Amino acid sequence: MRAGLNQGTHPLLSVEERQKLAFIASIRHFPVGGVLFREGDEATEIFILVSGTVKVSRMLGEGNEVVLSFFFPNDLLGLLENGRYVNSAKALTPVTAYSLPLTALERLLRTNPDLQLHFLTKLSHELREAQQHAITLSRSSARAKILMFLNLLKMHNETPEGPKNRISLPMTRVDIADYTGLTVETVSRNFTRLQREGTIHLINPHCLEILDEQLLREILPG
Amino acid sequence: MRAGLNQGTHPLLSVEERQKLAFIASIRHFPVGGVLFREGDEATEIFILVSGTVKVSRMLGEGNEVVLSFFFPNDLLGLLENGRYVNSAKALTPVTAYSLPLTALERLLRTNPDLQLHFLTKLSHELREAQQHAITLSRSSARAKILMFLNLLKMHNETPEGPKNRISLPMTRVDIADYTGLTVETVSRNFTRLQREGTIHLINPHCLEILDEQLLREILPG
DNA sequence: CGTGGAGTTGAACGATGTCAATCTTAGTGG
DNA sequence: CCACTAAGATTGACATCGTTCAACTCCACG
Repeated sequence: MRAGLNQGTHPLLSVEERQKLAFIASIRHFPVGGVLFREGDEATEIFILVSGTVKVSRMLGEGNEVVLSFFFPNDLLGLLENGRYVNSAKALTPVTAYSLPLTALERLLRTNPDLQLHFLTKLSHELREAQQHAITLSRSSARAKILMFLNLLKMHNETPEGPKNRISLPMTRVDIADYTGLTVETVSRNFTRLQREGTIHLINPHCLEILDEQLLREILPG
Repeated sequence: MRAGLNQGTHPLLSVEERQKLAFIASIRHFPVGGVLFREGDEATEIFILVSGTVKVSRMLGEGNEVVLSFFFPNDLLGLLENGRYVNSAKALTPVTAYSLPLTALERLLRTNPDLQLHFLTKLSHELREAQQHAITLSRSSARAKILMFLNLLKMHNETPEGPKNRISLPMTRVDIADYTGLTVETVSRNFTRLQREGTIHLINPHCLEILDEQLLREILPG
C-alpha cells in the first residue's frame, strides 16, 4: 500500500531543483488535524513537505476511508486532475510546507523542459513503484503488511533523538488499518504478536522500538 | 489491479499527438507468446499498441510472477528506469505496435514542452488511477476482484463481432490469478459462481458473455 | 470521579488458500 | 483419423487466516 511520491533514497527532486522551485514558493504552517486540501476542491497550489507527517486519503462511499499514503519531509503532494484535488490531505503532526502556486509552477515547467522531463521521469518511477508496492501488499499476510508499514516509517523516521530504531506513529490504528486494508483488530493483534515474538517493543500506542533489525529482510516472503 | 496506461475513455495521447509521434515510429509485429521486452533489458524503444493484447509482469523471487497490467490498443508501454525496462511484456495474442526509438522520442519531447506536459499530466492521471485501483482491489472480495477484472476487459473489448457483451479472455487462469492476487482455484470457483448466479455465461474458458449488465454498479461495494 | 475515544483481547464464523483428484482440450505422433 | 499426452481448468475436502461482534482496558479530558 506504499503510495507516497518518494521512496526513501529517492526524493522526488534534487536539491538544485527544489531550490529552483523555492523561488516561487511560500512557507505555510498547519496544526495537528489541519487540512492542506480536500478531495474535489479547486486546486491552486501544490506542497512540498518541510517537516511533519501528512495523511493522504480518499473517501469511498458510506464513510469508508482509504488512506492512500503517508507523506514525509521532501515529499511533493497535491496531485490533481482537471484543476481539482483528487485526494484529501490532513496533518498528523504540526506541519511546515512550501506552497507552490500552480500558475507559477506551470510557467516554470513550460520554460524549463529539463526540469519537466525530470518531473516526468520521477513521477513515472515513483508511481510505478507505488503500484508495485500495492500489488505486493495485496498478496501478503497481515503480519507482512504491518512489517512493510513499519519499514516505511523507519525509512522516513527523521527523529533519531533518543534510542536508535525508535519509531513514532503519529497516526491512529484506524489510519493504519485504512492504509493496509486490514481491520483495526487485526492491526492491533499483529502489533501484539510482533511484540511477543520480540521483533518490536511497544513503548506506547504511538511509539515503538524495533528490536529485530532483520525484519527488513524477512519482509519479502509474505 | 487496473494498471494500464489508458482508462477506456482516456487514451494516453490525443490523435494529433499520436500523429506527431508517428513520424519517428516504425511498425512491429509479434506472434502469440512473443516478448516485446524483458525486465532488466536495456531499453531502446517504447511501444504504442495498435492491435492485440499484451501482458506486463514482473518476477518476485522464486518463480512468483506478478501481472501488473494488461495492455490494449492505444496503450503506451515500455516504462523504464535508468535506461532499463522495469517489467516484461509478452503478447497474449498476435500483436501490432508502433515502436518509438527512445533517442528520437527524447529529442521530440525536449523540443515540444506542450507535448511533454501532456505526457506528464496523462501519466500522473493514469498511474494515480492505477494506484487507486490496486488499493481498492486489496480490500475487496474475490468475487469483486473478478468482476473488476471483467469490467476492465469489457471496456477494452474491441471485438464487437457477434453477440454484444461477449468478452474474450486471451490470458490463462494463472495470469488472471497473478493479476488479481488470488489463487487459480479461487479464480475458477468465482467464474463458476458468477455463472451459477446468472451474471455471466462461460462459452469456453477463453470466451464468456456478460448477462447481468448491472454488475458494473455492483462492483463498488466489494 | 465519570465519560468517551482509542486500543486490546476473546470467541465464532466465513472466506480464501492448500492439497489432491478429476475433467477438458489442444497438440502430437502413430 | 484416432489415441495418447500434457497443460489448463474445475471441483472437493480441509486448514488457515482475517473478519465480525462483543467485552474489556487504558487514558485524556471534562
